[in-house]
Amino acid sequence: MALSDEITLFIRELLQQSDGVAELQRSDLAGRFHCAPSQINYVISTRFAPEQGYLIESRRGGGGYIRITRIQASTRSLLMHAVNSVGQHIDARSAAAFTANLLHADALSGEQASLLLAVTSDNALRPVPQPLRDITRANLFKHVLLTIIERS
Amino acid sequence: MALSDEITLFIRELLQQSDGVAELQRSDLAGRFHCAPSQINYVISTRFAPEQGYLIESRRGGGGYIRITRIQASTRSLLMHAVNSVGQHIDARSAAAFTANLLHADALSGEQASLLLAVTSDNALRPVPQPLRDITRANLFKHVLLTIIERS
DNA sequence: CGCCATTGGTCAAATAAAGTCAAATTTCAA
DNA sequence: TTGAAATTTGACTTTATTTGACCAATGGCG
Repeated sequence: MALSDEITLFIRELLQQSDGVAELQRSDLAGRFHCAPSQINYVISTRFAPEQGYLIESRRGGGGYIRITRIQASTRSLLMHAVNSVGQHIDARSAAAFTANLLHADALSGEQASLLLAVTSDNALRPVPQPLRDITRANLFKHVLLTIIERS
Repeated sequence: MALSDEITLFIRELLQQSDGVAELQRSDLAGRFHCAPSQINYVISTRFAPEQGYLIESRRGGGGYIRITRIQASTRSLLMHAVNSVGQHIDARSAAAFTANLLHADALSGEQASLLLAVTSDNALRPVPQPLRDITRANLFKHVLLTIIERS
């Protein structure tokens, strides 16, 4: 097996153990596998690229690191699914439940969830009488999710 | 974790506990972390700079100190101001203008602005007839901004 | 008033990582 | 077998951190 593949396996293992985030030191890893440090960059750019569903962050200098985060490949589809599951109208309680589920599945950030909750609250939609209110709420819910999908 | 980061954490903690103001003695801190005193200056200038929303004051000589004050006034007050400027109703164009201004002033992130635009669009509020629509829009606009303020 | 001990400030050098890129090498499929 | 693609390596670049030597302000004391 090629060295690149071994390193890939190793990083996968780290990701498994740490629930989707692996933080490593490049020279450390290079030492462990007796290879050039840039080999690590090669592995990352060929196996853990963004288009493969990973987020890469790093810092140089003392205490530097490379952090690889697996981004829920299904985030997009979870959001899509939510959009499609909501019909013409939805009440506040159901919208909140949807939101909580998406947050729990990491398909929404804490802030995104908060904003979605705010927008679909009865408080925010107080001026609109029923049954128009639930129709508007469904509309807003979908619009927000679609905006998030669009930007992801 | 790098020493700079640990010191940063420590200062953050102080800021938390003292509600936004931390007063410290440079050599003291340096002693606590076994580092050169100038390390403290480094941390302050890279992590607590004015452009990051902090005010730094200091005094040399006997009883000298360095005081770090968090100033969240700008973003927060910009958003507050926007909330207070919007009346009972607002049309889509005005809401978009407000949003663009806040984005430009860095009081909103790109995503926050996108979501705000989506929520206040005529498209999202299509089910609601005028003049109720503009009233609802104002309500939503404020709710979203207040949610952002609350979380900041 | 003028010294001087006590602080904090500045800056540049040394050190510690990570990034880039292209040449050299290996692997693999036609 | 051979040529393209993948891998491996290393020289050079960029960025971040750490340290230390030297400078500047402040307050107390004689």
